[in-house]
Amino acid sequence: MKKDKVSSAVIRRLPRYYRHLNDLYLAGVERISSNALGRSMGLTASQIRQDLSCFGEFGQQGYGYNVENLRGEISEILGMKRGHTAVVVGAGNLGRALIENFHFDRSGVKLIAAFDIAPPLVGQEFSGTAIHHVDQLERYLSQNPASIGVLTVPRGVANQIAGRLVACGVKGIWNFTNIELNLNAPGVVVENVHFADSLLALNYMISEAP
Amino acid sequence: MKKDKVSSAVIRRLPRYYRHLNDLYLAGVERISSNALGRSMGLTASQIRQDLSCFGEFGQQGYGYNVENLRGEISEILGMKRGHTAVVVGAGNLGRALIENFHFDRSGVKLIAAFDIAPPLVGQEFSGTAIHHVDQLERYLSQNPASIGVLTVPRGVANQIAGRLVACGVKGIWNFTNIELNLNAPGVVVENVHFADSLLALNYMISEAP
DNA sequence: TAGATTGTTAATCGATTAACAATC
DNA sequence: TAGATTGTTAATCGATTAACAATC
Repeated sequence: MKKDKVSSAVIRRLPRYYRHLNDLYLAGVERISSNALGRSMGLTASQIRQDLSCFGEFGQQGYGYNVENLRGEISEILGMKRGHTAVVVGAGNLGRALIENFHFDRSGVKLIAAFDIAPPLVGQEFSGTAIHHVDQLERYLSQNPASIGVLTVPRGVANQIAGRLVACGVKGIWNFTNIELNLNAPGVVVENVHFADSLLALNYMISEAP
Repeated sequence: MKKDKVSSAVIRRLPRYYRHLNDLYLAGVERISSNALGRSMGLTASQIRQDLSCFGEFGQQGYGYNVENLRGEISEILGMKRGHTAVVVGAGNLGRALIENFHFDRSGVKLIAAFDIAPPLVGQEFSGTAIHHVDQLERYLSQNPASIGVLTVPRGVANQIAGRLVACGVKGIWNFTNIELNLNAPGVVVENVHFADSLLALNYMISEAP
């Protein structure tokens, strides 16, 4: 039975389901039971069925799940087919790494442009993505709306740029700056990628034993 | 009362505590109550006291916590003072972005070297970190042990390099490749930074409303 | 049909919140 | 001393696991 409010624990597992189902699909697997999927992902079959039941009924008794079909359903749930678009602001090393190496399209997102202030970068193209001057942000986005702003700027200007992105109508900010954004824009979602937090957690885990 | 096994929910909050306490310290704040800290972090005072009680007693009735002292205690807990060292394997855009822009030292980790196979990179130095040829990995690490291997290589060689790092005695792998590593090395911890999973979660959140 | 496996309801487990005696 | 705030115990809430009737 579909749920209204899905817990964040479930949401965080959805991309993993998608990834595993995609791998299975690419490996030519046609169907899989919650039991087998759970074994390969390190989850209980119960949890998988419980998770999926938040969104609908995708399986068949006695058969399991059709891999291609379930992958499709989850990609729908994740909004991969909604034509979301993104702009990268800050084309330094990290921004550039994302532009050149990260496959936005594999997450159903189209990277439409990037912005920076550094003169040597502006006007260039990285892997087919043009770098505009940040001054052009508002003008560009008014013509080419983006749903996601990827924030890879220095921390000093992070909040300012985030505010401008929100004013331009982005629905989500993918925040790679190591600060907690102060947005107060209801309805705009911030997804943080806090490298330092991640490294510190790893630090903790390898330090536990004496 | 100290706890033996600390839940991962608590561990994931520790870096945030550290970050906030550091900000408070830099802002000159001397003491803070669980109530005030909770308000500023969006947590309940109860949760903060419960979390901290896993590790010891750091406060004082009627007073609260000394900011500098608590920051120090948490940095101890997180293993920031254990002299952990790291090597980066893969000095492409992402690896380079980490080498040049990420402050390992602020997490108590010393970046001692980087490795790549590309001839133009090998021999160079990025922000004081020398790039060696991957062939030198074993030799270098036998002389200069590292506790953490930062994995920023193409996914095709990820498992192979991870295996070599483990064989060289690293205790943790900070995995930026978008695959689930297959290590089977008990005691070695993998911390994943899955960009795609993060973006998909954001995708979901901005797609919810129609 | 018999076996397998679903979706869902109930039971359990763990994490968060509330309450409060202890005490600075 | 009176007020504030801790650490901890108890209560609540939510998430995971187990069980099972339904059914392909």
